[in-house]
Amino acid sequence: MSNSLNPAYNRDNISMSVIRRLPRYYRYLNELQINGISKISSKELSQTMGFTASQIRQDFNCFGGFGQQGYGYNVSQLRDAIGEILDVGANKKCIMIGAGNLGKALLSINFERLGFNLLKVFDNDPDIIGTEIKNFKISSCEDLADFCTNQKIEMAIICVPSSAVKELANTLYENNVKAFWNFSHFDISLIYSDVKEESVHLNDSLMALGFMI
Amino acid sequence: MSNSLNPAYNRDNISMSVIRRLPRYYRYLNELQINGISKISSKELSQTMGFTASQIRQDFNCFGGFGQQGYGYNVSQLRDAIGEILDVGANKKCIMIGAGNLGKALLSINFERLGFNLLKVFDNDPDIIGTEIKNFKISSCEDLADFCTNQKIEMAIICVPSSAVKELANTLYENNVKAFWNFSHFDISLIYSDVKEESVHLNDSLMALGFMI
DNA sequence: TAGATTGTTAATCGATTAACAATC
DNA sequence: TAGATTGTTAATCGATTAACAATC
Repeated sequence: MSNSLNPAYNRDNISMSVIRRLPRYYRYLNELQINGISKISSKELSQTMGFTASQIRQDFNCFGGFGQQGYGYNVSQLRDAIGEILDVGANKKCIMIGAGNLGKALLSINFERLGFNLLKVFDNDPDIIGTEIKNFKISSCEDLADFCTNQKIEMAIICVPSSAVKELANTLYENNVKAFWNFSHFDISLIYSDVKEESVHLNDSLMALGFMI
Repeated sequence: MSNSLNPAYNRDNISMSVIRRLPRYYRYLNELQINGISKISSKELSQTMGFTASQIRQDFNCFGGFGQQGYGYNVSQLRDAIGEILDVGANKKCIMIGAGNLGKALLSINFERLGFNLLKVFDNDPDIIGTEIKNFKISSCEDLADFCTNQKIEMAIICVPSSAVKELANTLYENNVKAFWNFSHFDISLIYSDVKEESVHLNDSLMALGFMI
């Protein structure tokens, strides 16, 4: 059995449910590798992660045969394969708009490791423009359009108030930015149907917890 | 048709899929109310929100008959009903642990409006303890256990590194905190099966976007 | 009454789990 | 060879969509 990506595998027919589990697998496998564990079975993994062994095998089989019957999965091989699927080496060019508290907090993320290359941070507050945060000199939003076009920016991190997002999304879209990590409540994909959008709704998350309690 | 909560409605048999949509309904209905719109049909709502009208009616019917045939839904009545379901008036006592960049950013959230009462913020960095952020004087983690027990804290917001969460969760659990808004990757519910946990995995979210691009 | 839209049941679709033959 | 564990198919479960009778 080869331990390479299944040639029949097609990004388009992988369900969102599976995709959302991939980063989690990647994280756990990384951890295992760091701890020097070279082999793991779906059963062992299920106990650590809280998924069923069956689901784990199903998930891995969307992509190809990484396992070996009677043995299990080779940790580093599997980790690398999932990393490849998630495109963590892609270094996709991105920018951040909004350098308020949330934007600042997100600058602690190790973007490189997750497949992104954060090039610039923008804000429209004159008091913030020009200041430096985590090695980023904050730029004015006036320069946004040109920068996106010239640098061929692929993704934008939106950390501005919802009320400002409609206009902002328009500028970005016209300058060919079609992917968004969106922390506002304004739904960009409802207006531009061909964008990739991942929204983080912190308020919604907290309210869901409120319900559960 | 009464416009009250369905007496047969039971929190326990509402699926997670529905629960996760509730805050979103609440938000949109709030918006409509603010804009002075008093009536809306499932069809109109479906166009604004991007859900199907059928799903919207199914969802609302988990809880009771808020609508009126041939007319639609009364916006403010529906908003209030969903708010009640989400328990936004509960003012549940909570604390935050970790006053780093992320913790600071989260202090901008209007907790009251979402059903929570944030009482105190803790950290274990001597340089931070005693300083003031957004009207919160940061307390030492040494006081954590007593505070939780004395104040009957219901929920904790975890903004510390994953490596510190195991011990922290233990302290909290032993002092009867059984709900967590967890920004770390350490899975508390895997250890204490009776806790309510809502995890926000920012890295996973970003990686999922990486896949989609 | 006619038109509109809900509430609700039935049909479809998709995701998870179970089972087991293949095979290392 | 015997034991273990995958890869994969079939069964189950749950969520979404469609349809329409009830009714305002």
